[in-house]
Amino acid sequence: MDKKPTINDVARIAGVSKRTVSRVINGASNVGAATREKIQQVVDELGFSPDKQARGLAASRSYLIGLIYDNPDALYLDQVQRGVLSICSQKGYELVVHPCSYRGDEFISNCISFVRRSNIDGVIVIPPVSESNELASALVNHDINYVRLTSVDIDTKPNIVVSDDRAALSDMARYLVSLGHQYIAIISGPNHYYSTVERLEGITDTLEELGVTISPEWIIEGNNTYQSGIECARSLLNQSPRPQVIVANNDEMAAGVLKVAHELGIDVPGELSVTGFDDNLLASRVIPSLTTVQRPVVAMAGIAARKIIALIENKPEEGASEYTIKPHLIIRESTRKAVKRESN
Amino acid sequence: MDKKPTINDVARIAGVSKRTVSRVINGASNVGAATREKIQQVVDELGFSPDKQARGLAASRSYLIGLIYDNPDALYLDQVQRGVLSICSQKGYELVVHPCSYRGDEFISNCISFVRRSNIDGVIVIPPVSESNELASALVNHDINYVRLTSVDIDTKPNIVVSDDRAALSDMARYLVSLGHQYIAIISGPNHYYSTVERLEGITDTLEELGVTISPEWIIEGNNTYQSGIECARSLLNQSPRPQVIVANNDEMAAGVLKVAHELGIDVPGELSVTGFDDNLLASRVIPSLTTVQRPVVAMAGIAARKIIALIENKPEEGASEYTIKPHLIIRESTRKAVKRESN
DNA sequence: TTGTATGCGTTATCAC
DNA sequence: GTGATAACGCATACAA
Repeated sequence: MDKKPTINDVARIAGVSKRTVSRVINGASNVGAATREKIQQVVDELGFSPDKQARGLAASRSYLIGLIYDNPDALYLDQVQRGVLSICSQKGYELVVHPCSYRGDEFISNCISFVRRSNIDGVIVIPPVSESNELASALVNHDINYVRLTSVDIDTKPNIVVSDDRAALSDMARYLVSLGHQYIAIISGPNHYYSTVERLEGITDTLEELGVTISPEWIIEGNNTYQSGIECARSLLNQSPRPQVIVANNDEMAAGVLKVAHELGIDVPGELSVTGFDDNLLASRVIPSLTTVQRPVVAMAGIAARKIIALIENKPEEGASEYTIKPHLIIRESTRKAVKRESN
Repeated sequence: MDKKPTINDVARIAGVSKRTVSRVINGASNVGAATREKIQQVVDELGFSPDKQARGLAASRSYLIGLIYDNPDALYLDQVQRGVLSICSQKGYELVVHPCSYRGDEFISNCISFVRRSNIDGVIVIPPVSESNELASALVNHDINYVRLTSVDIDTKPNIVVSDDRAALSDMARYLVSLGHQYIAIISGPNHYYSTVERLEGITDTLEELGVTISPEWIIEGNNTYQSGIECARSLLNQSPRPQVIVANNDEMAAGVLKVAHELGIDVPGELSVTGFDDNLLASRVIPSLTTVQRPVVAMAGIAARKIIALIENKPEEGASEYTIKPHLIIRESTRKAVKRESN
């Protein structure tokens, strides 16, 4: 067992003071070229890298970034982690995950104490927790850096990365109309989520613009689960006339729609087109594969990571630039040209 | 902004030395009952909790547990994180995630330096990385605590949690035979994984015991992807006579089988039974839903967390007990009683 | 451009 | 049982 080299070892071997070594490893400018090189060489030789804890203790930083979430889609979470980590590892940060239960009052104090306990330098918050303005203001009050991933412009530029769900569903509307559809039903999500409203309005507003009206009883509220998709689809598909398109708020519910259509002997996409949102693992595996919307989650998470680091290191210019990303349509098998309706 | 109270604050207010406070917060026995109570009271009042970094610097512990993985199923990863975190948070540890690319030589030094950099107290390694004995011995050499999740008994008891895949697939074989099946094909996984061999032998050995022979050309090797499932299914289902059952090494490939069967107009489960492994998100959503095997991943991860903490805190008795878990069959729609074959 | 001294919040060594 | 005091490895006023 060779012990980890410390800054003292480097200093001793290089024949300088540790202060100078500290300058070099932190990229300070005021160091002679010769000494710098000498020190760098010793650093490389020893494989020295500064101890994060000691460094943190001295500078009151931990080089730890927290990820706060509550029960998101597993695939989404995975993509977020990848995106964040690709940046973190470059910049010398580690990622600490912190699931919490969004419901309940203590979830906020829980998050705060999580940050406090481990001196987390900043947190990235993902949906649905990211929609909590209470959490956001608690973070502000406690002077904690944060970035939230969301679908609405609910915070200051350096603190959000937004996915323009509205625009994406507007595209979806245009696409469906271009296929000749007009009998469109929607299985929306829980109304208290911003994202739900964005998606819903994205589609309805655009349909209206295009002269397609959608009857109110064809817009129903699901809760984003498979089971809920099944129930909503049942109530929709047992009507007469029934819709020729069902736009679901996510892939899980869309999968539920496929299930019910299959039960009722309704051919998808022959008699019914179905769309989802997320581009889940499901989306491409299900039969027929789902036309859906893909958010570039990995990229968004990467941007969030850059922003949180900019915040931590106090470089506002780096964190303020890009912040909106538009998801894009993935067209697969579950949608098709409208067929002329016999009656009606 | 009220600053975080330190051990000094507690000591001062309680009118004792910090050494004594330290004793109390660490549950040392040699402290007078009166002083202990007094100190505890001040601690509660101030909401004091020891700073992890300082604590770690002094005791060379970080209270950080690392999770090492490479591109696992997202759902699996999510379940592992949940399981580990449920224990970690109780015991005051945080979880740091560390994806790595299993391929390549530097992945080992990468992992080691990850642990070193952040003074990670111990790591939990999940499949497929957990099958790397090279990594394991590197961890041993560097004196790093670890626990691996695996499906074979490849390490000492305190260092593994094993899922008995062999037994699970033995059950699967018995189940299929009980349905009257004998024309069984297998889409196996990459041979160099222990888990693949376990699953394959689990089923073939049991079939043999039961007097069902399986012809060698009906055992083919996929690579666990959807695409690979499709290719293998094609080659299997275009044979004549064709199998009445396809046992896939995981749900992804089983989904590929369903896809091909659908294309070829083969009814599942009427003409063909299909099984998977994992109980993926897919498994219950696909039509027909998949008969598959579910590993109690959350529970296993929880055990792994207990074990790694036992290792860290040097309490061997706690870490050595339970370590094998048997996955269980989930029977859904994709399997059915065998139909008599006309010819043959 | 370089070095000295001090502090960060805790644990651990030793003496009392 | 309790308390000074020295680590732990680094950053940072301040000085030279």
